[in-house]
Amino acid sequence: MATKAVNPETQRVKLERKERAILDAARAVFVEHGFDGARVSEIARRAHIGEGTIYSYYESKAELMLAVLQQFWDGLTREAEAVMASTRTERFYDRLRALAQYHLNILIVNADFINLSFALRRNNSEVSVSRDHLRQYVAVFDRLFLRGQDRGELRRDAVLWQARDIFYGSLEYSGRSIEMTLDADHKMREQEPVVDQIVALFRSHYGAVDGAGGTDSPTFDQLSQTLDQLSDKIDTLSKRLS
Amino acid sequence: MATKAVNPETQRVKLERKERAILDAARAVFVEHGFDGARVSEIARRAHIGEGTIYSYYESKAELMLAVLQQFWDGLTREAEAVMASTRTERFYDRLRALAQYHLNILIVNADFINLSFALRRNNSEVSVSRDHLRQYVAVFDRLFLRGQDRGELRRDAVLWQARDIFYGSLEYSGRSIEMTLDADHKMREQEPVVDQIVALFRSHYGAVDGAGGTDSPTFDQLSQTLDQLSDKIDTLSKRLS
DNA sequence: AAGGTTAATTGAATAGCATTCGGTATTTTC
DNA sequence: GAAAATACCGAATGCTATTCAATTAACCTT
Repeated sequence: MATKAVNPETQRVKLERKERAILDAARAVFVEHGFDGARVSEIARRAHIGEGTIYSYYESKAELMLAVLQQFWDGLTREAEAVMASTRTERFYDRLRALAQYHLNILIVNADFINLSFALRRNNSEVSVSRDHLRQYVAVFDRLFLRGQDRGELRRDAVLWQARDIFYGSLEYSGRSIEMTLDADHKMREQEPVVDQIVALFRSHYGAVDGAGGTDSPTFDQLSQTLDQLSDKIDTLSKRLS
Repeated sequence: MATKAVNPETQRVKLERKERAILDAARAVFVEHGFDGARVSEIARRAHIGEGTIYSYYESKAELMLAVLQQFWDGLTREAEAVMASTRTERFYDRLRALAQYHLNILIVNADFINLSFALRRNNSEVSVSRDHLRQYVAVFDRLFLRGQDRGELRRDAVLWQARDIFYGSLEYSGRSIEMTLDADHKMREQEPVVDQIVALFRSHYGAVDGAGGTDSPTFDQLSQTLDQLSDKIDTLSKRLS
């Protein structure tokens, strides 16, 4: 009687709790030892579960890690959006700074997870899931950027995906550099100049030119720039010919 | 008599040849299957050598791959330097473009190796070697940048390591994007805008401001000089076309 | 150049691991 | 309440990197 209606509920809850236990144990072990270093037996032990049981929840060790990573990236996306929402001003550069600060900090604090994400890419062909989640995460930047263009704070002719590559690429590389170079104590200090730098870069490279219209004779700087660009074009031309 | 003097020579040569055979086989197998997918037995087979013999040349599979990677990065550094040396003009931006073009192409064509380099980082603690070789490689950029500052083409207050992070970071991220998004046929085409972008970025963000202060004297001379060079280039081009 | 010494080579044996599988316990269904 | 279905287990499997005892080649001395 009650069994029919109630047990399925408790059972589902039980399964979910068990799945969470596996996921939690897996996260801990993967972070601690990396993908190859992690023993499935240890995950099972920490989750208070038989070794074989894991395989009734996940196809393989790789898929288990994929699940762990999904959780991680989803969390990041949610947090990044929260950071955007809670930024005081609506100015593009303020929000960009907040996002850069957040992202760089994540890169350093959760370097393990970032590395793990890339580690899976080599070993396994089922990249798609991980790729989608990364896409979701960078979409936060995309929205910010498009909004900046709408508000007239960014040049209209700026290309979104190029800006995205520069933003995340620079931060990622910087994060690695910081991590490699400095000891744990100094990590926090060195983040600031990097963030300043990237914001300044966006200002100078993508910032809308306020003095719109054919104002001050653009002659010298602009002429020389035009010349350089011309020269570049000719170079590529001649290279193509040879 | 001859044995004493000649045999040691032939022996050393023999060992070197064998080591190279192992290295070549290893490179092929690692690129083909990745680190974890590569079978030591297959490497041994392809090198026409017993399985155990590998371990008298290299401590472990990981160290063998490290050796392969060293070779790879050394080659890259040499090539990058050659590219710098063979660039027609001495202008900073021309060389930067050449280096960016070269690096981005490498990132895409040899994505396997790039990935392998990072793969080792997780599995093994002996990161140091790989790190040093990467450092050597990016030093090519460092020299170029400092020279650009000396020549007055870059702002004096530009920070080297920040510029380096932006350069390599953006390119790396772009490389990954290109690789993920496009099929093999289109890879070459999409490189151009990325390179253009990064050069333009350096120009606008790090470029020395000529017109600043009372020194507008370089502008006129330099401009006319650039014009002359341009005219020369166009001449050679048109000659080649006819 | 013969014999003794050292170094190089080998592939079968070892040990460690992810994954599978036959059987057992638990839940669901009727 | 029993039969059917489902979840669970951990020992057995199969696949690897690595080691090692035995074998072969190189080298040196006289």
